[in-house]
Amino acid sequence: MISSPRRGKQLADKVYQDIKDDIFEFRLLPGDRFSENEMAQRTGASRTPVREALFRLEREGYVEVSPRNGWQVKPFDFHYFEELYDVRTVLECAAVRRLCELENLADTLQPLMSLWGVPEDQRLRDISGVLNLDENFHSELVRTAGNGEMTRIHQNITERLRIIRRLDFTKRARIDATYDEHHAILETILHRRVEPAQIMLKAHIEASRNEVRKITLHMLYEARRQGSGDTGDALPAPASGSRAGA
Amino acid sequence: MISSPRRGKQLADKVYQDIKDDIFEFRLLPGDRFSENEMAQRTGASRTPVREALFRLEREGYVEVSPRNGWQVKPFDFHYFEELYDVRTVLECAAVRRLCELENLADTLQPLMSLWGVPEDQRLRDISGVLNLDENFHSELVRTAGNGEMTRIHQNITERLRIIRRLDFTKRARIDATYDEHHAILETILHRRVEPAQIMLKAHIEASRNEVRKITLHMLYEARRQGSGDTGDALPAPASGSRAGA
DNA sequence: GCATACCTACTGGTATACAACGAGGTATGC
DNA sequence: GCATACCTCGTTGTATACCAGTAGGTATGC
Repeated sequence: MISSPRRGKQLADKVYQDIKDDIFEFRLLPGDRFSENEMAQRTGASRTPVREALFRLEREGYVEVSPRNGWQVKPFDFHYFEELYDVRTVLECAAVRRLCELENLADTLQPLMSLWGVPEDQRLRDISGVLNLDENFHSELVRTAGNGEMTRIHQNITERLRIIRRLDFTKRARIDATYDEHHAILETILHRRVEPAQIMLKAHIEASRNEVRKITLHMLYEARRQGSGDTGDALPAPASGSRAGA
Repeated sequence: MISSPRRGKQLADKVYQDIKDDIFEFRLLPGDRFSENEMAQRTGASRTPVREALFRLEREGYVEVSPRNGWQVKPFDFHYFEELYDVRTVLECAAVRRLCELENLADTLQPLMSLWGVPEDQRLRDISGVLNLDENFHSELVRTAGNGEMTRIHQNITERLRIIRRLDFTKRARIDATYDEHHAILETILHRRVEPAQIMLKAHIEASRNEVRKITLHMLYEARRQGSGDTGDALPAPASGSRAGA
């Protein structure tokens, strides 16, 4: 939308995006530690914009700082992801309710319907493409409900969950299921059947959550092994029995 | 909990709180413009921690920056507040549902019950005190439900709504109503009657929202008149019919 | 060999200096 | 009188210099 009006903060924004990408692409692994100077060199900027970027990332839950002891990428906290999934479910169910109460429901839902109602042979088979599409489905569901603030919060949660969802979606089994379930949910909303739609949505999210539950640990160790591997305290040691907490 | 471990960012934190207080206490009015240097002088710090504080406030929705043109306190946007109220309702209703499904419900709710179940003659009459208490009721309701992330989001929304709720609560009529309604809601939750409790909670929030709807504009102009009054573009002109958007 | 105390190197926190850009006033041409 | 071009000043954006505190290695005493 807005393109030219805001030119400021070019560097800080770029650094922010760079670091975020590094995290999402597992060039920076959960638990990795780094200093501001290090990151400044890495990005070619000075400490000032780097710090600004890091503070933003900190507030968004991706990194954390120990006052005089450096920064680190936040280690995976599965309990935390579970909570995020719960909040996501709550928000999307609320969106479904609001959608079912809309006047011009059919028109509003038309774009989504045409996307997910395609016949089987026209479905997208690309895995990461479907991941994007799936994210888009849920985001649009909420956005269409019309509450801007709710949309913003949901978007934020989606982003935070993206990093683990990237570890999933290797098996295409869920691709067809995703199409089917999305389509069914939309149909049910179209018939203004609030509770059935909510139940289906919950089950759909639950399925995705379960996939993630199964796969994350294994994939993460994989990603670690392929990474630089110079950090020793990134995660609770892999089954070495030296977990500190319970 | 943690007290000594994190000593850093003392200044930035202080400045953040100072500015936030200024906004909440209407020493800085919605629409007021200021520069970083100005704020640095005002707080006695240098620009660096001031900027950090301002960025935090920006992300939280209290101020906004025009790239090379200074900062301003975000003007009131009542549509935005409406949206926040909606999200708040969604979250609290979800919390009620989760509470009703808790095992040791009676124990969990005990603290809240003893607070709001007091006989009439022991009720707090102090107006701003009740505002705090009311906020606390809703926060605790969500917190008790057990989802940390949901609690954090709700807390953030509560804070953002606080600034307009401060303009309300001048009439004590709602004080008794608040006590009565809170107590009734808790009782209903205790009996695990999900939907009735949610309906009551919605109505309760709606009442508060309606109070705020009636009173804000008048009170805000009042606050403005008492303030410095050196800004001309703080608000949509009072009924001059020059609203830009629809 | 071990514990302890010191010391160094590096960390983030803060202040300041410099650069680039924009808004708004002012002068100028008509 | 009015429009336009320019120029100045103030703004944020960025880089750098300085400060304070901590962790961890090292040397020393036992």
